[in-house]
Amino acid sequence: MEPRERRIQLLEHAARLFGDRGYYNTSISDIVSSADVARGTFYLYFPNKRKIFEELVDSLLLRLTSCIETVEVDGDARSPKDQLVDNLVRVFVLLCEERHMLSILLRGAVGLDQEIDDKLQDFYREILEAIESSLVLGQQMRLVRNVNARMTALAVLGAVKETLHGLLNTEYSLESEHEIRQHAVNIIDIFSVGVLLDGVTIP
Amino acid sequence: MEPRERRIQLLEHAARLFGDRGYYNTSISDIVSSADVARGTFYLYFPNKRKIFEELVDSLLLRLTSCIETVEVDGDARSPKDQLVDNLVRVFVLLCEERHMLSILLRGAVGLDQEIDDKLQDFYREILEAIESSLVLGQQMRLVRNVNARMTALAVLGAVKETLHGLLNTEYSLESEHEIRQHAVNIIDIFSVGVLLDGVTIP
Amino acid sequence: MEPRERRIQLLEHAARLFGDRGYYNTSISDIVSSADVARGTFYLYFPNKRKIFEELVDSLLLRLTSCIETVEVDGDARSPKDQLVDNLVRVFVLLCEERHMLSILLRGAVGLDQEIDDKLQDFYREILEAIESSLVLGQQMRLVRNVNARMTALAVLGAVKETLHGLLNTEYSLESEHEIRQHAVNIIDIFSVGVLLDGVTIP
Amino acid sequence: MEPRERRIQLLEHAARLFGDRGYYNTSISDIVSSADVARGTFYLYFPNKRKIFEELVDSLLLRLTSCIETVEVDGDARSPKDQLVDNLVRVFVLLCEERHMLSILLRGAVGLDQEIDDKLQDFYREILEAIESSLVLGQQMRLVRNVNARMTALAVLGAVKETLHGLLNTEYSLESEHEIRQHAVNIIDIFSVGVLLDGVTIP
DNA sequence: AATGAATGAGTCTTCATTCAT
DNA sequence: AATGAATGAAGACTCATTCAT
Repeated sequence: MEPRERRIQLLEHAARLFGDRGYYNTSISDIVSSADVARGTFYLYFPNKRKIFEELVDSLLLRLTSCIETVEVDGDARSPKDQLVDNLVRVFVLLCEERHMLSILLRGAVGLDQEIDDKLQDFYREILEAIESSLVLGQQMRLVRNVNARMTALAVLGAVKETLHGLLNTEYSLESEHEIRQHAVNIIDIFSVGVLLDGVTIP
Repeated sequence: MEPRERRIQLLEHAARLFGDRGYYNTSISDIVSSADVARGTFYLYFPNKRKIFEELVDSLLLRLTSCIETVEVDGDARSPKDQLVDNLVRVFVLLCEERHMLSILLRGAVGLDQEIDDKLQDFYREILEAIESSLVLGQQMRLVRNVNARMTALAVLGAVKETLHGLLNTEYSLESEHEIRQHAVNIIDIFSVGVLLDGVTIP
Repeated sequence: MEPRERRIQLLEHAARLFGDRGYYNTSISDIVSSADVARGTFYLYFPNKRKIFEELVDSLLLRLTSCIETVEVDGDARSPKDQLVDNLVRVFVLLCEERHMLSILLRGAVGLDQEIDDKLQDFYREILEAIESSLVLGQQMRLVRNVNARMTALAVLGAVKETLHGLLNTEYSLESEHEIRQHAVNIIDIFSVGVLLDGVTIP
Repeated sequence: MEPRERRIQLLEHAARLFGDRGYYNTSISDIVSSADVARGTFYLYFPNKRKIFEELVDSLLLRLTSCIETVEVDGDARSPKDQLVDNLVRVFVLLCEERHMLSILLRGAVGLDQEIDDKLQDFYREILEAIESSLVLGQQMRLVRNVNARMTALAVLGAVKETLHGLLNTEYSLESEHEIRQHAVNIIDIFSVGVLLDGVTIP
């Protein structure tokens, strides 16, 4: 088999196993027997277990990052809300295809490897900062209420992560892009409008 | 040492180590040398590594559950919003004292042990169902907008988890109860009102 | 078994195996099955294979060094020649009891471990320097011919090593101390007088 | 490349690596990547790792043997001493060009391979026997003192080996044949005359 | 004549668990 | 109630060798 193919094959089998059983419950033996190659073959392509895991995480973060585009507030582009929805849809679509690595992405890699954990932390920090600065900008433009931007950013990120987890890991099987878009709209909607009917207030 | 004391001592050392390094990077050796007892002593109190971890998780879930009280909508009690805030404050206060187990609580125990992971899943499912049915009730009472209740419940849970993570694991050091209450109010506020100023809409 | 005893037992078995088969043809499996303990037991006493080998070499070099005493030329001590013989006898006696490590001592540990090889090199360098400076001193005292001291020191060391090898590793079984002393006298004699009869010269 | 050339190329790279790092720290990978050929190519020329090493040893022993000529005591040849020196010079010159294999030659191959070790042993035994019988002959001719011939042969061999080691492996860089001859003369001289000035005896 | 992907037996090392004292 | 020496199954990783192309 072509080296390129074999590499990809190993990555795919490893992703599924790491995603299903976690890093420590996946042995090199599991990976190679799943991919139906000899033990030594693994080491032709990856120097060790940690590295194949790292490569999976790196690759996912890279593709995720490239999914997310800065929202343009310029005149004739799509509306900011639509752009947000588009971003979220792209993320959802990508993760639908990469369900295996999802649990690692959502849960971090605490206790697995410091370096990898740091990468995930950095990734989330960047997202948080983007959300936070958008909120601050919105406040300056008198579009956003006077909420604690940092806290709200955390809330938004957490909401997205948990709905992702809920949608992708359980019964739902988001197959049509229409369904996916519907869910993205929902999330954005909750945060942009709030959950209460206009005029209603809890006393 | 009194058996009861020793048991507690071992649990405390284990909690700190599991929280800091994760389950798989904490060995029985680490626990007993941290607690300064002999290897064999550990097995007088716990049948195996899995069980001490399970006990820590069980105990935390138990205390967490007892923190959360059903919101009463009856006449003369505190306002529902205050009751929600009180719940959140109690959860925050408890987790401030149990920071060690926090990462396990927040990230689940995927890849550690199926049974323990199931417990966490059940715990979160119950919380989700409580939030969801509150939302549905609110909708029936015409207090809550026509949002997807399931999705919104996931969003709320995720927001709480992520802010907890952000608040407890990073720079912030929630020491005074006043500060803690402030953060709880913030979260509830975001979800009850939404982040946009009244009347403002993203086109 | 007492830790001290077990440690010694493992060292003895390892010494025999390393001596017989060499470092690379001796596996931890060989050592533990020879000592009839479990695999893990080895690692209670030594952190790895390299370390047990290093300890064996260190210990031998230490005992060898303590065998060798500086020759005193003061008046009423034993004659210098007798002192040299005594040194050699002590070395021979020690190595008779430690035949296993002899091949390692004689051949160096090239290709085994840089640090260990350096120790052996240092050991031999010290011996060489001692011999060389004795020769130079002898020349200053007009006792020793005008030979190249460095070369001669190398020749002496090599002669001792090779005779040791020949005597200890082959048919001969130097059992009585008398025999041992006889051989030591021979070597010293060869170098002190030269191999040729007085007055005879190869043309 | 011509098969003959390729073979030689592989042998040269292997010799350098074996000499520098030792047998066990030299992998087939090292050899083929040093020679810049494919893994499989190695096995077109040598059936296994052991064999290429054996061939290197065999070839060296062969060339060494052919360096050494029986000393003729007949009338009009060069003087016996000069013949000895010539032998030694030829050995030195050869080994200067083959420094890589020197450490293997000097240290034996204990723990590498029984068969190869036996070859080295045989080689040295032959040399020893030649020296020994020369000494015995010398004694019969009343040229050599009444020393233990076996012991003395060992001493001579060891002295030559150690000086070789000292001269070739360290600071000295025997480049001119004149220098080499000088050292050979030194060694022969030490043994033929002894290290002490005429008439001087250690009491 | 050469390639290099694949193999798998073998090695070191870890660690949860047991049990005699 | 406590100890800690011993166990051995299991895992990561290496490398000489094979073979289809």
